[in-house]
Amino acid sequence: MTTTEPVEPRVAGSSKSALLTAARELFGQRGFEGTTVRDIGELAGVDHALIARYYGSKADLYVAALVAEAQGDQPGPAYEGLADMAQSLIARMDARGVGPVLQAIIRSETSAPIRQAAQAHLARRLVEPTKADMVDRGIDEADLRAELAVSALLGIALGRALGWFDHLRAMPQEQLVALTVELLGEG
Amino acid sequence: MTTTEPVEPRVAGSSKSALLTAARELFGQRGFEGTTVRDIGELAGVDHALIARYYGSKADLYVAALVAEAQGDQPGPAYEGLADMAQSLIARMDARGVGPVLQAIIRSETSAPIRQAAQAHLARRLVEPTKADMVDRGIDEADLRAELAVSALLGIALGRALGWFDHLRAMPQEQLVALTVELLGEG
DNA sequence: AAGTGATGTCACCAGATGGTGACATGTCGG
DNA sequence: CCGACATGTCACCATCTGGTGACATCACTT
Repeated sequence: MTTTEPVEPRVAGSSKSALLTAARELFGQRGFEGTTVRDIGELAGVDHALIARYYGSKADLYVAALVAEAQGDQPGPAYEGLADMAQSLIARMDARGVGPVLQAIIRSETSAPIRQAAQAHLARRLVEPTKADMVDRGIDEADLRAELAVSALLGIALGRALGWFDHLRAMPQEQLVALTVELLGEG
Repeated sequence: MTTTEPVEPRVAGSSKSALLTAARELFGQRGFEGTTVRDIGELAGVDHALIARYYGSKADLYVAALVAEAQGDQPGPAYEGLADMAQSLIARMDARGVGPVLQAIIRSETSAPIRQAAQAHLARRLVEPTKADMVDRGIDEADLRAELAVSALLGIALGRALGWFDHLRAMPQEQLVALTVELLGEG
């Protein structure tokens, strides 16, 4: 008797969404170039050829992952001050890693449209609220200072997620948030 | 008559150093995976096969580029406070781009030994002086705060070099340094 | 039950990539 | 001059990668 593989029932869209989930994870961990379509297919338990069928190309799948990531943010439309933003960002990266959005702005090989989409996302989600908050508090040159503060925050979050320094990586989340808020100005 | 290529005189070590120079530039701009040995060879005006001969492999050439970059810092053994550090770092990245060291810590695909070497370099060159400065000024938990401040500074520098935000990229160097020092605490 | 469209599997391709080795050519000491 | 070694050139290889298309198999409507 031949050992027959158990036949997976075919559910509409399940492979497509499995691919998207796997793509978000792998692109978020390894970036675009560092991830192969075969890796994604394997993690999703699906043949890599389906990526072309469902998403057109690897690049299109990355865009889809980017959009999915951005939409996941929608519920909480804005952060309440720097502390909240730092808390959310760090908690999220502790849980899910760097993510496709930050990978896109970190890597120079990312194609221009993808990088621009990611940059626009960051500008809207992080810089805008920060700037608005600064304007409210009557701070001068809020444009520049907001971008600077967000960049600094991203540096801290990236440094932790990528393990740049020992203490930074090992620090408990609450302490990191507290020190970050203290460093970047009390929100 | 056949058009003969002008024959390049063969100078000992010239190709080897040309490869290293090209490698520092390209690795620093595009990272390890984003750079091919053929790119390096072309920029150096040299056959890519010589990389294997002189450096063993592409990875070994990256290490050599890392070492060369680190040694280039030696002259000025340490920075005088945060302002000096920020000034030097930003000026350097404005002139030469991200560089192999930061590329190594940004990319997850970088092999462990390379990343560790780059991290050690940063710890010694940036974190240590910052920490010492903080200790001198009687600041508590200098370990954590120094790593945090350096990460924030790297975020700002990376954000500028990689063009994350419009104002950040366009800002004159002096103003950026001034605002950075103001944000991260006066050195 | 049959047929049709969606879904999945598989072999394959073309290009790029890092690396290797044979061979050619220049350089320098004797 | 000439032989030995350094340096350079070239063709080639194995592997990986994204992508394509033919074909098989399942689900669902009629």
